[in-house]
Amino acid sequence: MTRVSNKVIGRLGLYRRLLADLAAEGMEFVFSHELAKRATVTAAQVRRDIMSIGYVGNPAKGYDVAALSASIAQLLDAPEGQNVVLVGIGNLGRALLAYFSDRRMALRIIAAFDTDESKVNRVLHGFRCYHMRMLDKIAREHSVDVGIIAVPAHQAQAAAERMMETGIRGILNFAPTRLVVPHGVYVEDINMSVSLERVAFMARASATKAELRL
Amino acid sequence: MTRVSNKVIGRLGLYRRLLADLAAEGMEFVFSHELAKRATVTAAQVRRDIMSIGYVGNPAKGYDVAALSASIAQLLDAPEGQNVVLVGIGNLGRALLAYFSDRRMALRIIAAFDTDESKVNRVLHGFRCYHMRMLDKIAREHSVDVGIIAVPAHQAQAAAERMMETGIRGILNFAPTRLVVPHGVYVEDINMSVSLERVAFMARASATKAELRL
DNA sequence: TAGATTGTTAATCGATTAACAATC
DNA sequence: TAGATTGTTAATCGATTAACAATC
Repeated sequence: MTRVSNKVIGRLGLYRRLLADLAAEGMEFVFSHELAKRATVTAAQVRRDIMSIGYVGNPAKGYDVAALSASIAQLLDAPEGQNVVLVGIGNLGRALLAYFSDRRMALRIIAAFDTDESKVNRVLHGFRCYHMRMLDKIAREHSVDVGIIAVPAHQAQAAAERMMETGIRGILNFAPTRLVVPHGVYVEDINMSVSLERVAFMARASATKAELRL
Repeated sequence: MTRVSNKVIGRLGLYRRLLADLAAEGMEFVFSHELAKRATVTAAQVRRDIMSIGYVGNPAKGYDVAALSASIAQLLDAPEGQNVVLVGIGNLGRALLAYFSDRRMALRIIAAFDTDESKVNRVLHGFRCYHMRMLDKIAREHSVDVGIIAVPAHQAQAAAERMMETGIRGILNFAPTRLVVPHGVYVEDINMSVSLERVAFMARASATKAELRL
């Protein structure tokens, strides 16, 4: 396994999407600067990222779109696919189900969970909704190792612990709170309030001609 | 204006939330390591961030919760407040309206917009919904300088351009596409698919004992 | 071949870490 | 005072940038 940081992983995921677009346009080869422009990174960054996964390009043609895409997929995607559960069927949880329903990814959300009886035992955007008490059974049955948390902040830690009990090792956390997890469990936070605040600050800083760091 | 990076701004926003929690618990002073533990950063990082905004602590007591909170607010919040618009009243847009409706922030969403006639001219989660053709008029009336994009990828660039025409300088972009913007406009992307992929990879890497970089 | 791009190596830059003096 | 923490400075680490040789 190549030693690549989570930042590199994110950029590779981005490149793959761009490559898919290029393939759809019928393009067979692409240069690093073309990819860089669409990804808003430097061409050197693109080359370094690609080199880090051991793929090599052709100085005359650039990178083979299909082959590079396959090479990235080999690193990013589990051969057998990976299963995901979502906890929290509120406004955000339902939106996430819709968002992930029409993406063709190697990741499959297999079910959604909530503690609210009125929200469970139905199908939303094609996903079955269960009560939290079913989480352990269903997650183990499907060897789930990724969980999405979309519950209020005060319920997030409990949700994370229920997930980890089932063997989940990766959590995408939308709750505005930091989760306490043991070593070996990876948590990525999406704190939309903090992001919005940051954008607001930078917009203001831009207006007042302060230093911008993009 | 202190020269602080967007990463520092994000962490300061996080500290402020934690400080609000501490204040609610009746705590008057806090040490850097206590704040660090709750924010999942190092104590040195917390001290550096706080120093960067010119606030000073007390070696015996730590940092004054209320005073530090006020100091952060002075940097992050515009004295007159800042107005925000949201474009895209789909599943995600509606969830975002709900998400931001119950936050007490210095940022106010003043309205939501969409090009779909069937989605406009109503009130959702307390926010008025208008057709996109009203964006310019309403955004200018309220001196909006922050926009949230929650439309499909192929409509995102157009939405961004409509926003920038009204004078918006900061965009929080949920569409999985890179926006082309002139210098001086700050864009922050929240690409949930890329985030989920990254979590999935790290979960798998963790399982196979590969290097983790948290 | 000429020219642009690729992969590689060295130099620079920034941020984090460590060590230490100052403070209550 | 003693002890823990703060603010400051120096050292380390990593990542980005720049320069250059290799390739088609």
